[in-house]
Amino acid sequence: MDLKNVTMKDIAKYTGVSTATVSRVLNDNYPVNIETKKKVLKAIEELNYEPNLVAKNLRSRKSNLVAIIVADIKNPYYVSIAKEIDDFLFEEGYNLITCSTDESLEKEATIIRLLLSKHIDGIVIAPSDSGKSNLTGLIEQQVPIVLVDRKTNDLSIPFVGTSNFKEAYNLTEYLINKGHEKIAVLTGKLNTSTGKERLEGFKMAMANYGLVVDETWIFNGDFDEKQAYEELSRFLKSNKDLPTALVSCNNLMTKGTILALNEENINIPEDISIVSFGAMENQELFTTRITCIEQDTRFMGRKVAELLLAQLKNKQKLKSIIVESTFIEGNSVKEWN
Amino acid sequence: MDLKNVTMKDIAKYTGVSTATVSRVLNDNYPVNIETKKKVLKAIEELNYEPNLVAKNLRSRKSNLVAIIVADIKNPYYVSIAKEIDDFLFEEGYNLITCSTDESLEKEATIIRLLLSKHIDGIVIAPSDSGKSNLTGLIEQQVPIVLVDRKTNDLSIPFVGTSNFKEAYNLTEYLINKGHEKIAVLTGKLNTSTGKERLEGFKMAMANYGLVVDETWIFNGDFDEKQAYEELSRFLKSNKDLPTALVSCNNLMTKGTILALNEENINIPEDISIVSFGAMENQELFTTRITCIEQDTRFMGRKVAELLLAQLKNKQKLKSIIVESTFIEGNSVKEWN
DNA sequence: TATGAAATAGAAAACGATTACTATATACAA
DNA sequence: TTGTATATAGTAATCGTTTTCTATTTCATA
Repeated sequence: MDLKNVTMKDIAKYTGVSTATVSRVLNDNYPVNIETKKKVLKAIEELNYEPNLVAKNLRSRKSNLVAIIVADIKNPYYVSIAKEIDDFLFEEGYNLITCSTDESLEKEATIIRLLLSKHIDGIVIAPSDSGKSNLTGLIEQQVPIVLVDRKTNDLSIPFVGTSNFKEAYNLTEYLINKGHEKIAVLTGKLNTSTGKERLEGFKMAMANYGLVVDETWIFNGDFDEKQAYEELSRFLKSNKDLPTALVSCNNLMTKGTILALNEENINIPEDISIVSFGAMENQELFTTRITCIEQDTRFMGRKVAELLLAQLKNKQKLKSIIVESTFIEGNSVKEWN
Repeated sequence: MDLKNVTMKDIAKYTGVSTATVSRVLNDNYPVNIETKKKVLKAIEELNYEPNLVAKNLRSRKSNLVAIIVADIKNPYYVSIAKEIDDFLFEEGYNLITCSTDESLEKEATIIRLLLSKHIDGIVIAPSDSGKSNLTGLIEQQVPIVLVDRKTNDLSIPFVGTSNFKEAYNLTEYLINKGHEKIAVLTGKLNTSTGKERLEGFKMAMANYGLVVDETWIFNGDFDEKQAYEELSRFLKSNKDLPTALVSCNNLMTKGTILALNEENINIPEDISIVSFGAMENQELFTTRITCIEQDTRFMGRKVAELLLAQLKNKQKLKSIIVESTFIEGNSVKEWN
């Protein structure tokens, strides 16, 4: 039809009513004569009117925009969570913006500042650092927040995540029960709750079974595939005395680990056993299926959306949720005697 | 600081100038006395002013929002493209909204209508149907569009994609060169350009080598893992006469294929050879590494962003781009004599 | 010294919706 | 008949910017 956008003013002029009346017909929040209403609706149909949400948002001080901020939105783990949130919120008229921080606190701050300017209605975030928080601005502006995967020290913010300590403990215990004693760990970023808690779970399991943790077998992988690969490669090239098993603290690092081991012709599980916190994409088709903890990302996403919607609609904070994970046994662990 | 947002009016009052002047300082598009400028900037700093982008957008009729609409944003292929676009556009002050249509034309229409209401600045789309187009509204409103992966019949819209015909031809020829004659094909959605062209490439290769295409060996997988799995399972359960090779027309369907074959204890490549249009996540770690065409998604994403930015900034349509793919040889094809 | 251009800045009108006021007409109860 | 509640609808303010006018001052040039 028209190149120019049809506005309420056009509808008002066309039907001979005021824009107020048009607005009332549209929002159905005020009595309007049935005949008038019909006339207006007909005009809306005929002129093909579509509301300008930007104007609406300015007036109502909302944006119908929600953002999810994670380290790397390409990680299938976050992709799946984000998709679920998106599906859920789309029904409620929200759009989801996905943002990656690449684990940089500064980039996180920049993103949040931009989102605040856009009058973002809500934020889902896995913070880059559990301590130094970029969330104060959001909290001041009373923007609803839901923490996903990673917590901050501020416990008043609703959170959806995994029992990192427990699951890491279990993974380690599984290795111990298979007879392993010389166990290494590939840690995530230790300034995140997940990184810290998983390492603690590992250490606690070792301690409870009276096993010593060799400090040189604590590898720092920063939750990153490349970093994990390099850290491990360096170790393998300069050490002949290997641990018999390794706990990797996330899916990306597990990939890096496998690649590093493959390159050095070290076989899983013959030469070294591997367990992973977090599943890998298509892992059921791998030559070596890694024994792992798999998180129910779709359920997590749904819960995140619920916690966010509760705040968005009823200004009501629901309680945090710890989602149960599944233990998946592959063929990456050898019985050791 | 304040709970309420600081606006230009506050800055104006604080410094004793008009909002017009504040705006001019901020946008640096009009001469302002150096002292006044300093004063204003100081006030902005002190009061911690952040512009309200919603208001700005209303006035300027833009949103700094760009959307990518694909069938399924969980598909790593699209994830990777989207991430690249996002990175690129973020630098320019745009945010990316990701939308999945689940291959539904109606959902696509709904999404586009919503995005138009939000005054979306640009759209990247892999249309659900190459014929019946939901793009007319966007074109009328002169919203910049870039087609990615899939084309429409309207050739005036910039496009970034793969040479589907050629690559499908090559994949098929590869099988033929390995001695295969009884070759099946698992097609994508035939109302998309990619679905159609890949099938045509397959057929042309068969024809050029004088091979007959058995109609019952053309499986319709709709680009969907589950659909492909079911289609193939049904066939396998009721047929003992198998083709010696199969061409799968996308990564998701290849996964479905492998699962169906695994379930029936049909081995790749011993019992049947497989080639795939599109790579699978972590495929280098598979027991059977599928021989495939891998698309350079990062390069594609970058090109898409460039084509979009050219329209966004200079109102200039650049030429469509066909991105070269890589042939990756796995161990999923058996030599046949 | 006159004059036109450039520098400088405020008032007010947009952008397109919502909503607080205000006003009238109608219906119903007392 | 009067009073009051409700239905109905327009006017104008508002959300927070940008930008068009309009107006003054300053300055270089003829």
